[in-house]
Amino acid sequence: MATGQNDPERRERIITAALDLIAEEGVAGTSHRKVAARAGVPLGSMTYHFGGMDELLREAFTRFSSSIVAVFEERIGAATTPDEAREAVAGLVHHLSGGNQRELVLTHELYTLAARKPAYRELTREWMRRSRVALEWHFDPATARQLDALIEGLSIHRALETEPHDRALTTEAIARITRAPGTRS
Amino acid sequence: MATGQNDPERRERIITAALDLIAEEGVAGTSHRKVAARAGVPLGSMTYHFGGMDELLREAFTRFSSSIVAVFEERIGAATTPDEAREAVAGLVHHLSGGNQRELVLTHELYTLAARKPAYRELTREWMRRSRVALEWHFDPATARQLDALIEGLSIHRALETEPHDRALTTEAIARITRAPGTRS
DNA sequence: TCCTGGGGCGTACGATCGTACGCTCCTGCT
DNA sequence: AGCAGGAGCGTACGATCGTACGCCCCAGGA
Repeated sequence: MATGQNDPERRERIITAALDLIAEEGVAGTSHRKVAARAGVPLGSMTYHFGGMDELLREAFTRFSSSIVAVFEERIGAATTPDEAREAVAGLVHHLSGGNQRELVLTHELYTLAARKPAYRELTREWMRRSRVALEWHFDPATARQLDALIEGLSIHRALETEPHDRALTTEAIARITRAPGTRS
Repeated sequence: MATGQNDPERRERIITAALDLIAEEGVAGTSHRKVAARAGVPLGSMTYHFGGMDELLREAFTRFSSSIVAVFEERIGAATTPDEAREAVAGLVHHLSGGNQRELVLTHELYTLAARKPAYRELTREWMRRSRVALEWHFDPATARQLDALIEGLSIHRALETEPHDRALTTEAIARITRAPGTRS
């Protein structure tokens, strides 16, 4: 029993389509029908492959956050010294806040869901946890935590600004946070 | 002509109800009908007082961001020395990321809209601008900008974490960012 | 006192939504 | 070769949406 062959492909296509649609129209404007149309699958597939809208969203954002974290880990992992790590972090901030509207929008959509529903908060917590672990390859835990928050803030603000701050400011902020003489205030 | 008397009251009630509803169910789950029911006004009032859903949302978030900024300015303004300002900032971070789900959720909903539509980005830009101006009462512009981003990141991460970081970490991060010997990296 | 104009709202319409239900057809066993 | 059963999907239903339209009723001028 079971064709089972095009099953994974179908699911993948649906999830990809869902993410694209969310990026364009937001969670608010996403519906089974629109996702199905974009993915090129019949409407019936929606409720067949996913228990409901919520399950689809959760899977979509799981994939999204995983991919973002993967890039983060890769870039940070490529650094061999704290200074290279600082450079990598600056690069990430400018990458995340750069032209690509898609990742920015999806991130905020996820945060919005996370702010309200624990199931999505789990996703963001895992995301943050892995980011911090990656940063701990180069910095002490407290610094990693602070730096992680700084990256978040810099990315968001830079992306929303009409005149994004230049790289020098990013670099300086990173230097200040990571240039730690002691662990106490 | 025109009763015109209960007009302002009506509008206010509608906006308040809209914000409450958005905080609870998100922009996605907000509709004219639900807002009207919660505000205790007839459905017809919705399209009468507001050109459409979008206009209502814009007004609601305008009021929301103004009120947040006002609190920010008040707290920062009360400080008379850089050290007091640092304390005030720490207090704000812990206030924003504290128990009140409402402000957190509304902030993210706004950011999500801002990430996609320029009209809402205008709101967040003004918010950031005023925040930075307030911080410049105590710090130089570059530091203010970095500190503003740090506040953002710390608040978001603290709010989403299961075990929010303690105040010492917040204080230390603020100290590191504001403890600036030079302006260049 | 009567007329009039517009603020304010009740209601109805067309579109769109999520989801359940049952049919089809293919696969693999006997 | 024939049958059983489940994967996969077409479709229809009930709910809910945003918004347009037209009525009501009162303020203010003549």
